Amino acid sequence: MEVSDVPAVPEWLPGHLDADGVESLYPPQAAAVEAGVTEGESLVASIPTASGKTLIATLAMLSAVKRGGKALYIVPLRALASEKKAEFEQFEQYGVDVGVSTGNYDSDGEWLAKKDIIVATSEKVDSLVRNGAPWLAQLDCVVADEVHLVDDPTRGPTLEVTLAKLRSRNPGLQIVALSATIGNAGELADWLDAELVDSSWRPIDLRKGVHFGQALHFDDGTQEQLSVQGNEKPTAAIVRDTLRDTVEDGETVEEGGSTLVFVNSRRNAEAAARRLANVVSPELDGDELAALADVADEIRDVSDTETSDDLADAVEKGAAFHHAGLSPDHRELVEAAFRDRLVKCVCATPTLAAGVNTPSRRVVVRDWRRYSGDAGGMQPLSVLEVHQMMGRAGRPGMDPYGEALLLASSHDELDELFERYVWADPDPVESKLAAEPAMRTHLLATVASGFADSRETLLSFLDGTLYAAQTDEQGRLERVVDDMLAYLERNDFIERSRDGDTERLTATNLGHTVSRLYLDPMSAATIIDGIADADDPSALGLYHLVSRTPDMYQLYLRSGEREQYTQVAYDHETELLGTQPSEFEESRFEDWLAALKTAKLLDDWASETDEDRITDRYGVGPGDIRGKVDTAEWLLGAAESLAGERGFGNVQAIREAKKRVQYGVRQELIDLADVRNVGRKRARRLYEAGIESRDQLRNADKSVVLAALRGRERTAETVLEHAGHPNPEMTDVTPDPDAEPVVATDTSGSSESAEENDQSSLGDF
DNA sequence: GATGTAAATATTTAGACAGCATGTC
DNA sequence: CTAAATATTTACATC
Repeated sequence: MEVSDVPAVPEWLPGHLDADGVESLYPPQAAAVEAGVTEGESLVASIPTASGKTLIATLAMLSAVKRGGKALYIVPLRALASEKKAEFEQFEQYGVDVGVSTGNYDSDGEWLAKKDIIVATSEKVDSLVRNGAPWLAQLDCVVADEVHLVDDPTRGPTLEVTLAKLRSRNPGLQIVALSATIGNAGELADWLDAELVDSSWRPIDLRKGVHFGQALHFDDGTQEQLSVQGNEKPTAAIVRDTLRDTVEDGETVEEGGSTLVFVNSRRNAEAAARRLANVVSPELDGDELAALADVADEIRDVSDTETSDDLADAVEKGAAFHHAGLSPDHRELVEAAFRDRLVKCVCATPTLAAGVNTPSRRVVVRDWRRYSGDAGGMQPLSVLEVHQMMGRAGRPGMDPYGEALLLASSHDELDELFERYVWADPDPVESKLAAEPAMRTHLLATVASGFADSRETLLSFLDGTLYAAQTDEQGRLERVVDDMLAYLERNDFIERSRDGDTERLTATNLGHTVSRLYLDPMSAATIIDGIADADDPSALGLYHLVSRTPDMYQLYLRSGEREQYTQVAYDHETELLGTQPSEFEESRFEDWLAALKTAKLLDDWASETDEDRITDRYGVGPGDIRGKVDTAEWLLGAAESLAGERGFGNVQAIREAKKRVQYGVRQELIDLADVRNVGRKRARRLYEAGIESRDQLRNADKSVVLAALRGRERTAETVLEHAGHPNPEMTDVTPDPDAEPVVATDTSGSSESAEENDQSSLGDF
């Protein structure tokens, strides 16, 4: 089908796509159009990665916009939200407005109401529904990207409930659900009353195979010999093989390409990158090495940690690792260098399989089992997960085909891998809505936002979910609902009242607050219990409290740390809030200690401890600090609201603890750090120079400020301007030598990087 | 006694959404 | 109820 034959899309679209080199539709796209996506028909598209899902969504959304409507694009990751926004902004020249809404990057409220296309995470949409964003009523088309995630035990129910709510509020709504290839796409289509496009068609061929011995065995029955040097590992041999040009009759028929290696732990990723760097580097030319050295320098500038150094060392040699312990800057640098074909080999944990688009000539799924605490050992990855990783092979328009390989160490394993992953039918997707944590959260939200006002209406609302469509065990749902309603009532989140014959459910004020704050009710109960009797809680106590909440993911206690933190608990006994579980309650006590470890990390951060000391002390990456700090900030904000709601007298203490994590400063710097452009480092220097508050900064001697900020005029000017100084101008001001910072931190480095390190990398968001 | 290497033993283990109020060089 | 790769320590040989 030609683009010009697609009905109901804007007139300018065929021309625009033509200029992009798109003339005709891929078969699944054509099928979607025939099913009526551009005419408001709902659709479930279960098709492989990179087979043109985005265009299907685009056609649907633009046709809705053309009819004067509004479209919402739901993504699972914040990183994807910005990627999609950038992609849709190409249509702004035709008057299509695009907006984004996620937790940290928000263009909220009124402003979104004017946009034609809005990109948001599923949690954000859920939150908007709860808080009754008026523009939701104007939606005509909702795209749900990566719908197979309804299978996810923690985040799946949110997507499921959100879709159900949007549909029940707006019956004519068009839903376009995009999914990886799954086993039960038909079931999803039935649930959403949608047409179905279920196809395994791909624009570029994907050859799946298994490596065994010295050969690659492919799914088309062919084999390829691999030249192995010495006793090198299979992954090394594959990476080198991928890198070399394929030469036939003295002519290069195919240029060398890059490899993406998936492993099962961060440490493995780093170790593999270190080893493979030595395989890649001999194959690089001078230009490439120079460009890589530049990237390595940028990486070192991001933060002064071991992770940063190790990553830069690998990148210098053309390899890299990628996992969630990296700071967002690190991740982006690695992704960009890999896309630019500068870095030839990236060793990654699953972050890269689900995240932004980073295709590669070859993909190696090195580890197909992963440790799982509750399963008590190594568990095989799901078919879907492995397929998602494999799907990263082959760059559209650049490679003739992609190759994805698993590694076998025995003949039996070779057979098993073919059986389990290469030939395997995709797994079906199953709703996890009946899990208790999901239920207590969504039941409260459903009652609080007025979707249901009784047990009956609640159950009938739940009837519109995928869970109801899938289960034949009717009693289970009712049982969980009753349990969770009892829990919510016990904790004063909902109330039951009699209205004639029927029992009515209403959310209490507290319940409304909890739902609005987007807290797990159990987190709210924990927090309230902890702060209720704490007149003057310490920062550490509050950090521990929010770290114990189910909304904070746990750090892991390493060997010897059990004793260490038991001692810490003893030392700070009086500060810790709530009741301490008995030491004999094995797992509860361990969780409590793990939360204490998290609390200490936050406390260190809020005591101006250096980033590299924290990463070292707690065995975490820079990205983990960011994550913890972020979550703590949110939960303390929630705690502040809850304390206000309950009329507790400790609101101020909570706010201060929040500001301290937020800025990473001690008590005395909060006021200074509140000034824009002043982070933990600058605030400390100003303080040392005798400027101890915002007021003092406003009226400060300019030469003192300039010296404290290490003679950087531009910085000093902006800082003074934001502090409200009457005349921030720095011309002819000379730094006061008495006010210069005494710390001998590297003045040797380039001024650029010194300046970047000056403001902590966690400062801006 | 310093150094190097192999073998035994110990340790560790993926990912990531959200409130609110305002605006980064 | 299930593992495996890497890190660390120890044992031992060599200079």
